[in-house]
Amino acid sequence: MTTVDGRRARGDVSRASVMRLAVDIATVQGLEGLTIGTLATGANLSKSGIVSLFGTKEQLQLAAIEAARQIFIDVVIHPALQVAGGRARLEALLENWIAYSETRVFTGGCFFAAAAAEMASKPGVVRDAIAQQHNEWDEVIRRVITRAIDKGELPPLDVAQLAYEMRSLLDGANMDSLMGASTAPYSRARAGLRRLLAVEA
Amino acid sequence: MTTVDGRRARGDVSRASVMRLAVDIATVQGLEGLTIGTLATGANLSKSGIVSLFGTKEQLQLAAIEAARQIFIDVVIHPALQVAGGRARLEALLENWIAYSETRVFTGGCFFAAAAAEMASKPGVVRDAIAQQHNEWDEVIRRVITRAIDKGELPPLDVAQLAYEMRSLLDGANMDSLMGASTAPYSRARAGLRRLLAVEA
DNA sequence: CCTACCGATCGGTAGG
DNA sequence: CCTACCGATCGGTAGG
Repeated sequence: MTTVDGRRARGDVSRASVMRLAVDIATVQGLEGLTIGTLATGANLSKSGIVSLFGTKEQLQLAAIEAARQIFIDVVIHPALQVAGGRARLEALLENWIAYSETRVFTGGCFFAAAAAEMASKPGVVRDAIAQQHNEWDEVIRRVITRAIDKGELPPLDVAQLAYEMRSLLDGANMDSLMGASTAPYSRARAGLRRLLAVEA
Repeated sequence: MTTVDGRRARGDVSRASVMRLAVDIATVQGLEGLTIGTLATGANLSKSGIVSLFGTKEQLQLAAIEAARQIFIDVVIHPALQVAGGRARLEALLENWIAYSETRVFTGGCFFAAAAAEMASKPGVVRDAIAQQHNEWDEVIRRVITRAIDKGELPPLDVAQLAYEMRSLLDGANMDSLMGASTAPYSRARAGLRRLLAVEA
């Protein structure tokens, strides 16, 4: 709060509520389809109102990525960190991700899967931000796997390989579900992950 | 050839060469980013020239999907069908897919992975066409797996489950490669697929 | 936060 | 296949 008349405070409130809408638009229409005009209409603001809140479209896209990241951390990662480190935490993390996709926390499924596919071949700071989230998510899984190995609850396997296979099964179920409008993919994801974890320590 | 003066013939030639450009633009910029104007500029045609060749943007997008499908069939599926049905054909199909992604047959990696993620939540005929390709690819894999089981070269496992896991590993490697600009993901895909196939008949 | 406005690009159409 | 043109929308800016 840097001003006394509340202008900054009102701006922050606006930002937060408009941002949630922006993230949902981006998951459905893409980060490029998140236009200043459609966001303004959806938020009952003028275009210049959106610009004054977020700056350029690129800054709006970066803000949407950061907002999606916070929601992902709250919904998937933080609850898993309440579980004791080891195999149990890994199972919680994977199950939280499945629920995050299946319950459509974002209307269009996983925000990051959609954004990564969209921006993969479009160089720039937005692509770099998405690539960083992609990498951070891989790091989180690898760290949780490593902890399970260290505790002797998983055998000393190839951590990067297992993390890749787990992320692939999760993303595959997300996409199959979006394409087929069925929940069967999530059962398959659980079965596939169970088999990956069915190794004696 | 329905005319004698060659107008239809020239149209077909133009269509084919412009179409290859359209598919590449779509893989990088997305099917929405495939605009009549950018395609016209890239093909050294006027916008109305593109319209006269393909009709509406939606028809252009559908034509691009069909062109990508033909290339995918030529590069991935047909060569595998030259291999004797069974485990060997399955291995060829998977390896062809990895090469298709790794050698960047399309500039932005797998056309269908990009298009599926982009159109997943945008109802319409374009999304339906992509969903159909998604489903057809799954059917191809399932059929090849089934053949291997029938020949006794794979145990009688859950075909849909295995097809899902294989597609997930392939798509996961495609995305990891696009995000990280490394070839390591393809080695991981091969390792994961090898393990899926390491079951006694 | 607003209205009013800017040049560029969008998906086309008219007419040839 | 072309030029010329259409209304709509794009990402903003000016000024308040």
